[in-house]
Amino acid sequence: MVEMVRLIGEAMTKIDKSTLLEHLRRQIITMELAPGEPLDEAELCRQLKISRTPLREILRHLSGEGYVRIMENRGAFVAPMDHQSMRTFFQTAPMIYASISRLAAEQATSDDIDVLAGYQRRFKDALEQQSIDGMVYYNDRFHYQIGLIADNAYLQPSLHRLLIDHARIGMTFWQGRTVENEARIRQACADHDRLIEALSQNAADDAVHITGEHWQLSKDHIDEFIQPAPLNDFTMLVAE
Amino acid sequence: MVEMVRLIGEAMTKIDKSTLLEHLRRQIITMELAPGEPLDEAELCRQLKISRTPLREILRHLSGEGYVRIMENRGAFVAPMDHQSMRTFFQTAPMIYASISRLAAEQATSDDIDVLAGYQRRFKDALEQQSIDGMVYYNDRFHYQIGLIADNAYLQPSLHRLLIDHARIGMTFWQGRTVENEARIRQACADHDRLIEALSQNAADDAVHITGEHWQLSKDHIDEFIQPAPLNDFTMLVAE
DNA sequence: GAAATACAAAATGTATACAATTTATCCCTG
DNA sequence: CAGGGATAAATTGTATACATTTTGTATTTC
Repeated sequence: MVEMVRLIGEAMTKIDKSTLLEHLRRQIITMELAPGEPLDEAELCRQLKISRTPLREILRHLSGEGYVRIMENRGAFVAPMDHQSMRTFFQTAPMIYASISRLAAEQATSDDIDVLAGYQRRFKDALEQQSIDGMVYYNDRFHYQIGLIADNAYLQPSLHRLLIDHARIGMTFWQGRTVENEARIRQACADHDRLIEALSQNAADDAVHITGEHWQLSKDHIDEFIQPAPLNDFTMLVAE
Repeated sequence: MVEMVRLIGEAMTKIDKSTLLEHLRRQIITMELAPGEPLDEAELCRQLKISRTPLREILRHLSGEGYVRIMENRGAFVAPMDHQSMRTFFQTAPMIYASISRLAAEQATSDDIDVLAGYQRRFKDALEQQSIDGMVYYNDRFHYQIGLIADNAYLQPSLHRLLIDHARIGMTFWQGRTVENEARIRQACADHDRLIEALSQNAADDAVHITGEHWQLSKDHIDEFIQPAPLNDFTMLVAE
């Protein structure tokens, strides 16, 4: 991240358009750019050192991918996160994740696995350095890559939109510094290794199963964080 | 369609951008613009009577929706239909269609049903007039509207991509002039009526079931058309 | 005559000026 | 001083000129 900010912030000649796209995607999923935040064309032009025409095309591209929302005559905003989308997120994610994992397991080649393992390595690096930003980003890339391996053009757009909001909803997953949370993060990391193993052996059922556990780990954390646990004195009244 | 072509082809003042988008979407799903066909910017500018800047934004918008593919420095093309996408289409469509129908049934309000019934009416008009173009278009709008009713931002992009290719793969469904095919089309139309009824009563299981039958009707036709039936003298050897 | 290179034409990408729309400010009215 | 409306500022949308890249063609070379 740091190196990219530097690249973009300082005097550099000709930054590729796909690099700028990736830069903005990363800022959005890590919430460096907050949900709903307006994206001023003039300001972004200065920051990215491009003129308005290509910037507007970039924003429209991101809009097509679900990172950004554009309103006619009112400009672009970071895709918002409302209550409705939270509800449908939990409804949809398990099904799509499971389908993608199954397809990925059926399709995976050793080259695919190499790329995936590369993201997992960078994820572990970020974990080591306690870089929350890096963990969020490479965790996203890891799961995005599984989508690419699945090679299903119809499911990918849904997966991509889920991953955008999963990164943002689950932001606190990586931030918590409690012992309990540390253990959860290590578990998530171990899940990735198990998933790589299952995919490399084309073990579809295993991959789906691991994905289910991985989802549950994430969901438990989010549930806990979003809906605080009921009061203790009340729960204790409930019979075991 | 005719009226829109006229609107766009002749001297008219200020056509709304969303109208142009819809015009191009319709041309693509009805294969008036063939899969893979290059979309020349200069020519489209003349036809739509806008300059290159807004045209390019329209093309990028359509790219985000999956109607168009854009290659850097090589321009825009109508989204191609390759063998790989056909395979994954049959893999994916039943699941997404069923999920969307269930959600739509759970969510549908009477206003939603009114809009849906409006598309079905126009679909029947097109059927009456034997307008293949109209049938393809309003059938697409009908199913698209069910997606809107389902109100799930994560599933919609997948549904939309499926509908683009379903319209194109199934183009022959509406064209065939055999008695057998006439019956199939009437069946599809009747399915729509049953689906409207189920949705209006929030009968989720019914909606899913009808959707399954509707899909099978379409699939049978496509199977028949794409993979010609095996030779008779061979199938007759197979034991019942 | 086939392949390769150089040049010309055409198409796409970008910057900028101008138009239309939205948003903010100020003043007026009650 | 609150509300409304007119004007000014800011922002987004569009057209066009120019830069860059690709593609086609013709000439050269073997």
